[in-house]
Amino acid sequence: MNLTSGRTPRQSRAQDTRASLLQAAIEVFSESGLNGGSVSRIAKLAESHDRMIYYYFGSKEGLFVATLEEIYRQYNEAESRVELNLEQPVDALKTATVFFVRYFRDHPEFVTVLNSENLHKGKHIGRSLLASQFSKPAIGLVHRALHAGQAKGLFRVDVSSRDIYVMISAMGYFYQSNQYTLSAFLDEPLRDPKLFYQWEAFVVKAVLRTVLNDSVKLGQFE
Amino acid sequence: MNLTSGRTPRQSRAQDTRASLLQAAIEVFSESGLNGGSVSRIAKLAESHDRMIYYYFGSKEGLFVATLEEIYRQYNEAESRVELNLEQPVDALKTATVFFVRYFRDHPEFVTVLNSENLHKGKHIGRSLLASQFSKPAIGLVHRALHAGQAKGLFRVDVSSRDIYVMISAMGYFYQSNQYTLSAFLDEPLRDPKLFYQWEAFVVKAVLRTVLNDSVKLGQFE
Amino acid sequence: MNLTSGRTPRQSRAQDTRASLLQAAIEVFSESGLNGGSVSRIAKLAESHDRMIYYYFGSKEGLFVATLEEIYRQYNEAESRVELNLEQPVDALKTATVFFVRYFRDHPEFVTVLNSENLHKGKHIGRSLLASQFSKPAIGLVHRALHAGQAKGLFRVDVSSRDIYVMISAMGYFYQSNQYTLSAFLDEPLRDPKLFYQWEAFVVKAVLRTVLNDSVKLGQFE
Amino acid sequence: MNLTSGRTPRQSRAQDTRASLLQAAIEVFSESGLNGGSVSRIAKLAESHDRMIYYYFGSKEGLFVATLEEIYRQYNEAESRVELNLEQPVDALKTATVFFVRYFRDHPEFVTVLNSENLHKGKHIGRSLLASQFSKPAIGLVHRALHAGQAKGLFRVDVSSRDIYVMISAMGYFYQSNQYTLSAFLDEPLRDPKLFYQWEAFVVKAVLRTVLNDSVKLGQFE
DNA sequence: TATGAATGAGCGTTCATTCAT
DNA sequence: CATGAATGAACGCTCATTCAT
Repeated sequence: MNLTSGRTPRQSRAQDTRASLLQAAIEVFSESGLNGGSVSRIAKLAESHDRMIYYYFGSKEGLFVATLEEIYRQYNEAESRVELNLEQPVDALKTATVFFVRYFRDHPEFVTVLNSENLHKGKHIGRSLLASQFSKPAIGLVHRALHAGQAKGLFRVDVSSRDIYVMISAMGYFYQSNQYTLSAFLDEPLRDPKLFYQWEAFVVKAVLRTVLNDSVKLGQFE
Repeated sequence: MNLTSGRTPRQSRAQDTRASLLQAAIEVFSESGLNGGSVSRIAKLAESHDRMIYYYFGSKEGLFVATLEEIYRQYNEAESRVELNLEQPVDALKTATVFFVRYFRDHPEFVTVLNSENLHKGKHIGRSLLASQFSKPAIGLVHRALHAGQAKGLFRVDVSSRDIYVMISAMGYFYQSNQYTLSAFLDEPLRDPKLFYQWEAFVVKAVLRTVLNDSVKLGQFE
Repeated sequence: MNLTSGRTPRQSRAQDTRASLLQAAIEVFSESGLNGGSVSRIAKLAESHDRMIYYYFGSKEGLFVATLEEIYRQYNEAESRVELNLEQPVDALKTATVFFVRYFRDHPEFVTVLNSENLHKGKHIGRSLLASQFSKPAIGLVHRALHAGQAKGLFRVDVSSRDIYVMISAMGYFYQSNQYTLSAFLDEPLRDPKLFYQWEAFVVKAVLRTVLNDSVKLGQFE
Repeated sequence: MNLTSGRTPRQSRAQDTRASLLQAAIEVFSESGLNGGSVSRIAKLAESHDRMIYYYFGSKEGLFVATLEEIYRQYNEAESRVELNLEQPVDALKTATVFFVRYFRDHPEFVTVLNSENLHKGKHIGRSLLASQFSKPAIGLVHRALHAGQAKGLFRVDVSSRDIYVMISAMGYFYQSNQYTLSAFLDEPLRDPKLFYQWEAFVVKAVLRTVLNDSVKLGQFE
């Protein structure tokens, strides 16, 4: 058996080209946005040619749509690997919160690419056939934790998982997205791990205080 | 009598040109970002010429720095007009929160220009001599409300005005900044006023629950 | 029984591909010229692939040569179906004239493809082995009519069928070829059927006046 | 007085650039058509830069419109220099006919550029504000000759100057425009001066026979 | 016989910027 | 104080064509 044979079948080489163009696109669009990221820089980074972008994706915009889909796919995939202990709803919600806050920190490309898409008023995500499938898993994570806590009488029933999801996202996303202006504004290096974990702890606390019933003391979980 | 100084003396005409270029820059950079907004589009919108941008601002980047300074100046100016009734700390914090959430909704240019600056890793704001002065007023608003509540024993003393400021900003900013992807993601039109005011109410509630002492019931303020 | 030979045996399917590529080439070259008509547009229109053009015709130029040959072939074939009543030379010449004038109107692809070839200084037609055979039939039509009239003493003997052929072609071809600039120039819609038939009548008259002996009155044939 | 001083005032240098770009455009579009003629070839030929085409003409199409206008302007200017002896209508019509036939021979750029415009269905001439002024002078030349002959009873009154103008144009234009395919078709080198003057003589004869009254013998004018 | 993948040159156009007065 | 002219690099994209099975 020869697994390392030089054979590079047609299909898999094509897959390679497509995949490496997509990977390069994520990097370049992440660094420079849709406008600032040039197709030739992407092609060069992928060790391919401009032409192949048009071959596989039709246009720069087509590549951007594929990029959006890919980062959402990775986001959902990461979320699907998070395990919640629903017997301990407070822990579960902590886990979910920490996952999101860290995901945005660890995936700046997710943040910058979405910012680019929003600058363009979301016109590409509307074109994606996959767009509608994106949201369910991520919100589901928050929903399961929240629902478990509500079932146990720990969490308020008048808060929606949608609001809590947006709250967590906002606090995690904004900290990453605006880190440079915010660091200048606050005169603190937000990227500093110590500051980050302080912030993370604050987010967890804020989320829990928002959902816990008045009768439950947060202190007991800390 | 001075016949050569008419209705528009030389100096103020220059001021006009400079001011209208700056105004146009805000609009264009807001719509298209630093990369996507072209010098000539700005000049055309200001009914001036490309060359004048170099005359007044030295370069495109110089113009962007001026743009950043201007939107921060407007932000601080708006904040300075907010009046807080510090006798009622909960109301004061509500007022501050509502101000910020609505400011981001009503000033998309503030949001998109800051996003652009963050995409460029904050390299322009560092160049501005004014940068350090920007933060104090805005945080001050939150600080005064929070301090008043703490002095009255209503608010926790273990929360910092910095964290609360970032929390409020995050929830207001993210809702505006990511409205297009979020609307697609949640399958809801976030720009819809009804949804906006629901969100605003939720933000107020989350902030108050985060700062109020356990012994204080939020209910009494609603 | 031969199970592998179905309704479309290999060879004829190949013929189909070749023929539909050629047909598509006529359409595309006709619309956009040699330079403007792209290989991939032709392939797409033929529901085939770029690669097949190289397979069957060697190059884009090879395909253009085949296109030229095909439109000349169709031209000659149409001419060969025209029947002249040589007993009535004036009628015969009318019939021939009308045939040519209408052929150019009804076959704009003939006109535009020849224009393209002339733009390229006739370099493709020289390559075709068939080129020399093209002319005889078409001129023959005029020749037979003219000769019949000369034999009967109706037509001048000092006019050549070559000149008359070119005269008829010029007047029919130019009207079609330059219809857009001419319509703008004359401020009349030349494509209008009424104007076309007036022009056709004028061409017939001009041709007859050019060939008829002075002693013969044209009036008697009208 | 120093007429040759090295002074190159702003305006006239600009005029030079614009004019040489236009001149180069005529050459290149004439050789290769609108599609085949590249802006960079034009810029190089004019010893200028691509960018200046956009500076002065806005786009390649804008340059093509200017090119059309320029060749029509030259055509009309040439026509305006033709002097007709209206006392001798037959001579006058001969002179006009010869002018047109030779103009097309001597200005192949007029022919190829118009062909290009017709390939594009006349969409540029429609955009030209000057288009409507183009036709009058050229037709006027034929009209004056024809009218003089009609007034003298030499020419038929049932022929229109429009038809005669188109007839002359067709015969002169087609001979030039289709010279390459026609030379191959007829197996004669149409560019040969001898053949050209034979053709010119035939055109004159055909035109005169078309317009002369039956009672007038052409022979007396030859 | 037929096809997916790849290629490099060139296209029309726009960019931020500088020159010369 | 203001302007028209010029510049060269880069942009997104399409071209005809060839490679490798």
